[in-house]
Amino acid sequence: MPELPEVETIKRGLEKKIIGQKITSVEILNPKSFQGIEKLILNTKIKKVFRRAKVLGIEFENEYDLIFHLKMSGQVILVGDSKVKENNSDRFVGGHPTKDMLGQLPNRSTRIVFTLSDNSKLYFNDQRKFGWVKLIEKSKLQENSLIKSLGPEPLEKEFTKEILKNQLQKKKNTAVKVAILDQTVISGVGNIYACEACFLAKIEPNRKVSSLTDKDIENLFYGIIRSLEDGIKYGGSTKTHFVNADGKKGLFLDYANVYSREGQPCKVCKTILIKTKLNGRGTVFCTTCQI
DNA sequence: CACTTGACCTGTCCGC
DNA sequence: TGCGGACAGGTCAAGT
Repeated sequence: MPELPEVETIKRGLEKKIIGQKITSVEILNPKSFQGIEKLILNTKIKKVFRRAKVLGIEFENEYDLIFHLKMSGQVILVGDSKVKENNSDRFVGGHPTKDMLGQLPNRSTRIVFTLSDNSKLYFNDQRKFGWVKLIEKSKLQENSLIKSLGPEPLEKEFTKEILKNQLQKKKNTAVKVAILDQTVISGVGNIYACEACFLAKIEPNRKVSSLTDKDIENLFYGIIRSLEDGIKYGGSTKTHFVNADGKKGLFLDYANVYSREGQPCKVCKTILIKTKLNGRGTVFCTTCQI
């Protein structure tokens, strides 16, 4: 699932409710989803919630951080005390577990359950089990192999079109869409927003980076920022799994120009949008607007 | 070295 | 209705 806007949406939802609280217990339902020694953060105050690229982090008042990667199907959902009791009372119907549905937690994709000091529960769900939660020392965060190799954050003020141009120098022979998906070039852009950014920049996703003019790079710069900001504005993209910290779906795909709109007319020129594969990833674009 | 293809998993949807 | 194959917001490792 989650790209930068989805993780940012979860981060904003979580920080309103969990800062200052403590985790009183951790229930690990799928051992592969958790790495580290969970006891190290029990009963320690949560100081802040942060995001780096697609990684969500919870910082504690001691020397540890809990970091989450949601990969394709991860969810982080906070459920308040009263709702927890309600769910537990009708969790089973006729002796069989009810099928996955929002509000029914834990469910069959729940991998970890954190209980907080106000008795709310934080659920880490992950149907495909690609995601993970790691407990690490704060001082080791920057050395984490994923974090260490990340390129600049596109929504930070420091990110400029000159920086984008420099980053793209490393990938001259690569297709534009593949380059902006590369987390060492820019961090946080995933398949949905890469398609959208190419559309906004009017660049055919398969074009080689070396063919881009300065004007193209400027358009790409604004396309990336605009698509990510719109993603956040609409609470993220829900294709199938994504929900925010309150379990609600994101609405961005209702406003997307190309992603998941193959076979439908381009919103600008009415040409039927085409879907292809680039590096194994579904890629939708307009053959008229994007050249 | 740079780029592409599998693997990691589970679930759903589509065609035969 | 059943079965096989393709596909899904990401990242690694291995292969070419």
